[in-house]
Amino acid sequence: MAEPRYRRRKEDRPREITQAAFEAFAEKGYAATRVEEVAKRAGVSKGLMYLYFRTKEELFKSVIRSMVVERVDVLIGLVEQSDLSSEEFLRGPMLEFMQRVPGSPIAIVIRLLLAEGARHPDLVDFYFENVVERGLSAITAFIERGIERGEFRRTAVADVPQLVLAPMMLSMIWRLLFTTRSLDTDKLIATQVDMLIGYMKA
Amino acid sequence: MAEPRYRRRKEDRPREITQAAFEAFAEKGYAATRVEEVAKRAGVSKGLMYLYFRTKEELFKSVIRSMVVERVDVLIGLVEQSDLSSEEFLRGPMLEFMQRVPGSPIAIVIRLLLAEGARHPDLVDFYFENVVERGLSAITAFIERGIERGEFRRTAVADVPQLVLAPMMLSMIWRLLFTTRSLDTDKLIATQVDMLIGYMKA
DNA sequence: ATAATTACTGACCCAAGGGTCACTAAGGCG
DNA sequence: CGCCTTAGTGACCCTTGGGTCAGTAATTAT
Repeated sequence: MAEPRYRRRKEDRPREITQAAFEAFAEKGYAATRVEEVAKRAGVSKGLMYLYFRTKEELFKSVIRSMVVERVDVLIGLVEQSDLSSEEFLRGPMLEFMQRVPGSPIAIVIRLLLAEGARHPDLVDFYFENVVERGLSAITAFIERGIERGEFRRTAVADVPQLVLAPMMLSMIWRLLFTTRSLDTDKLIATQVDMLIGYMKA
Repeated sequence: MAEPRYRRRKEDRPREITQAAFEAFAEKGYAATRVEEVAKRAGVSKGLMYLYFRTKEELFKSVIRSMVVERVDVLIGLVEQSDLSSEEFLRGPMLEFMQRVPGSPIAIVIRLLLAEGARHPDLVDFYFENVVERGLSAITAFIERGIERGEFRRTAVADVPQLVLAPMMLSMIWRLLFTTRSLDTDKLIATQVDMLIGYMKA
């Protein structure tokens, strides 16, 4: 018996701490979250935090990075693999993807970035290059493919692919701010898709 | 000579302090802004701050409130006074309004609310009731008027007027986060207007 | 003038919380 | 089984910054 007071788990600690930090930051924001609070959530002493992360800021960066990695790859994969028509793709997988994002951790990352981003320009750059830029490229590629196939005509949407995502962004913000006030985000996004197809269709 | 060390200006102080606080919060965010820093900007001692605002939090609330008052009234006024056709109105005053917002202080208020809103639910409520709700009502009223006049057909846009504002929101977020990365926000918003008209036109 | 009032100052207080470090004990090795 | 390395602890240090308050001087009343 006599369980050991702790286990040495060098491998898992960073991920566990980062995960705990994400949850804490999500609830209280960066500034209002205490390092000790994160330690408690991770089942770890405060001192250990500083063994794996030099400062609270480093911990923050780790959180953002960890949340970013795969998400966009999903979208890119969807576009590349699909053998649907452009319209079917927009109304199917693309719509579903956009409807899922506002409730996902991505929304929280956006909030953290908005709140703290001004003082972490390198982080913002990282996020931009790995998420925004790649995501928008995927959408542009999709639209261009539609044009080449003769399914779409050439419109300004190809120049501002952000237009496709705008209602998704608004939904994210809405949910983050006005949790109590209802908004049919699915309908919002679906209507945009409807409009886009009507607008772009050859 | 012998200018007095200070003037007593009971009337102007609150506004001056609130303005200084807005600028400071805009630059550094709420948590990272020191009360003394705001005092310095307002040309006032730290002690005086607490004569006009009981806590830093009260100061924050005052900032949000002061930025909110008139803005929406502009939009409402535009809708009510205009004698243009619905399409002309969308392409004219409405478009111009939406293109101006992303560079205005409203954007900064949104960031502050996003960052700190979770811990100030009463503020979020205040903002929602005085800005969001009234703004959306104005847009809904505009669309309904268009339908009555026979200029628009009835579409889902009447149920989710947020759709009109979505690209404006995205532009705000983009500018706040990615100041260095360019985005033609005017084109983004104008294209949405174009799409909306095509979609709603009777 | 002088007194009374109060807007305003700035030195100070003190809790909070980021970061440190001397020590402890888990686990691997000969 | 004892020794060594190092993951892990938690009490402590010290700066930061929100908030206070005794005193000061600008203004108003008398």
